[in-house]
Amino acid sequence: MEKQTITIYDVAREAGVSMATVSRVVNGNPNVKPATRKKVNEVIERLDYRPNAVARGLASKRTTTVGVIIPSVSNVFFSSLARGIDDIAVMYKYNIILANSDENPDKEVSVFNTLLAKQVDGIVYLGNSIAPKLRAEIERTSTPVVLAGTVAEGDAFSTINIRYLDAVRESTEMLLERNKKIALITGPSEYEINKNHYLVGYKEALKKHNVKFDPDLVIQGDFDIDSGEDLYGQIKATDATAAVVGDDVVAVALLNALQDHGMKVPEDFEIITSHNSTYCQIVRPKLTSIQLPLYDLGAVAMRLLTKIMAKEEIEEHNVLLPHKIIERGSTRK
Amino acid sequence: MEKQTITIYDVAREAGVSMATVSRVVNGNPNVKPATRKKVNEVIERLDYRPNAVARGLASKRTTTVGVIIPSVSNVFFSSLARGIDDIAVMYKYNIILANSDENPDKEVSVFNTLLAKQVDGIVYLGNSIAPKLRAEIERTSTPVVLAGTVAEGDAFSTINIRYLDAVRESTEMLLERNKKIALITGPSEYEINKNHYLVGYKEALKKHNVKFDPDLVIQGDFDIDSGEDLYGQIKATDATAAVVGDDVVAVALLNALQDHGMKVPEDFEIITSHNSTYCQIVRPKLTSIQLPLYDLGAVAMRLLTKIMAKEEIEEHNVLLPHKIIERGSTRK
DNA sequence: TTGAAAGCGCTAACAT
DNA sequence: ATGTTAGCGCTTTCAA
Repeated sequence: MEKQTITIYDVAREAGVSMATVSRVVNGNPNVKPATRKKVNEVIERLDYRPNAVARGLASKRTTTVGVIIPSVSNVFFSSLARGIDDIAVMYKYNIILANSDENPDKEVSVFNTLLAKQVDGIVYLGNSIAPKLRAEIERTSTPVVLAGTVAEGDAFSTINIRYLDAVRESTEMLLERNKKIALITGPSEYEINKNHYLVGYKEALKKHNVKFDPDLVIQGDFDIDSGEDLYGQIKATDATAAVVGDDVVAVALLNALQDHGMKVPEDFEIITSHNSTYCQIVRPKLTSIQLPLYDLGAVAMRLLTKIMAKEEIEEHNVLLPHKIIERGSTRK
Repeated sequence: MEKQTITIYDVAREAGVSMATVSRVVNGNPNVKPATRKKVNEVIERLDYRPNAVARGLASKRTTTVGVIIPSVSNVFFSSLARGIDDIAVMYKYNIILANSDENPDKEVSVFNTLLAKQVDGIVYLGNSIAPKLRAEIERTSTPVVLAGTVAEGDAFSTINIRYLDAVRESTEMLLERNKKIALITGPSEYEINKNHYLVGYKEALKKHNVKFDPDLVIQGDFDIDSGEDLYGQIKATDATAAVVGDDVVAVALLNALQDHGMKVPEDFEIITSHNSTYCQIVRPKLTSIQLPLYDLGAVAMRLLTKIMAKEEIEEHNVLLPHKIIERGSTRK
């Protein structure tokens, strides 16, 4: 036989008060006589009463849950963000519904709508960029949405980011001190972050140092841990002696390929990568990297969302967090 | 002004039918005349009606949401499991509430209870072991719980695991072919997995090969990426020429320390690690590793949970998945 | 300080 | 095949 669920009504009856009073006690409403509060709490304890959050959500139109759309939880880059989000969420008594999108626009729209159906109080979106389809959905809803680590043109959204462009410019300049031919290795050029941040930051650095831009040095595509040989070949075809790389795994692939071919890093070739993941510290030499405050990106995004949900005044809807460049063994001093 | 929410009642009125009929259409109940169904669907489309999952949850006592308790999302080991869980969950129309526990027993109990308050239909627990406090809570509730990748004594739970003991025995035996003194490096001995699986598997292998067990070769503790020197020192104090390591990051730390001290891997020292994470492929030499089917562990756990939630007959509550040993450069052939 | 009562938006008998 | 109706367990006016 199913265990009978204890409701607020049971507590009210046992305590000899009304449901309203029990509700007040449970919700910490101060307008309850201490004696009454004590009595009610005793009954709650005795009956082991637990408020039903679903009923509460229906009645109050607040679920104290927020949705998180993430490319994939198993991607360390985004899961660090997710951890920051959850920690702040818990701090403000929210729970997180996690939905993987694989950066597939249709899936994104689909999970976005199921999150709305579940009546989440807000949504944090994580991803490299925001597809037009999802953009339209977001603009159509009144549920607050914050984008974290996502480059989105225009001012229509609340976003948390770092100045990727500056970070890349600084990295490139650092390499320009000792190198003339510097490769830029990023993901596909369709992404705004690659097109409007990495490439532009790279070009700005060259310009500042009066180095002519050479399109052959820009290597964009879908690379992974097995792309080492491919990249080595492309690098070899130019005479690049250094590279700024947009992804740690790709940087590691390149590093290993260079070393397999007898090249010394950083003596013969310097590398600066972008995400400062554990990978950077595991390989030899350790990789110099741009440091994104991933956890903070998530934490600040969630904090901003709590403010929007509470209808507080927001001073700045597009937050930019500071970044650093961590110098390690893959660059010369 | 707030946008007026469209309810099932609005649709019913506009379509000239009752709420019940709309509900049937929305839920795919076959007892609706095709013409009626069409009419209702048109109105749903026109009004852009979206069923409120919270109301539905309250009325039906099913939320189509499951809770996932995870040590930390940002830990690749567990986030791979989480990905497997979510994929199967989506397949069965469930959503996931993700809660980080940091393997802190009090936090675990706390999140467990908030998940119950949110009326999740089931819970998947991830963690190295299960603390008595949580164990008690789980036994007290009627909400189904499945443990994935968690070693728990007794038959009280539904669990998905691999045969750690066998995997460690096989690894040790592989090393015994070429080595007499093999170190075992794991986390703290309090954890059941270290005490009852790693250590036992290790001992079984020794026994089988008539090698006397030497307690000095068992190195247990809280190691991380910076423990390399410490481990090197301990290894050096014995004359071990090989090691079975319980964690990839620790294996990498050891590998780097050995090489920093001029030792050659695998010529002077062999290593087998345990989680076959990307780390294994990133370092040089690549690490030979036990391969746990992490994604599958999560997927199978969620599949089992769906069966329990649907009150289907379960043939086996303690599933053991197959493992492999992937041979790479840190072991000799 | 407390209580009564009307919903929140939906499902699920039960009738028809 | 469709409609009626009584909840699901709680919050939230409004009154007292």
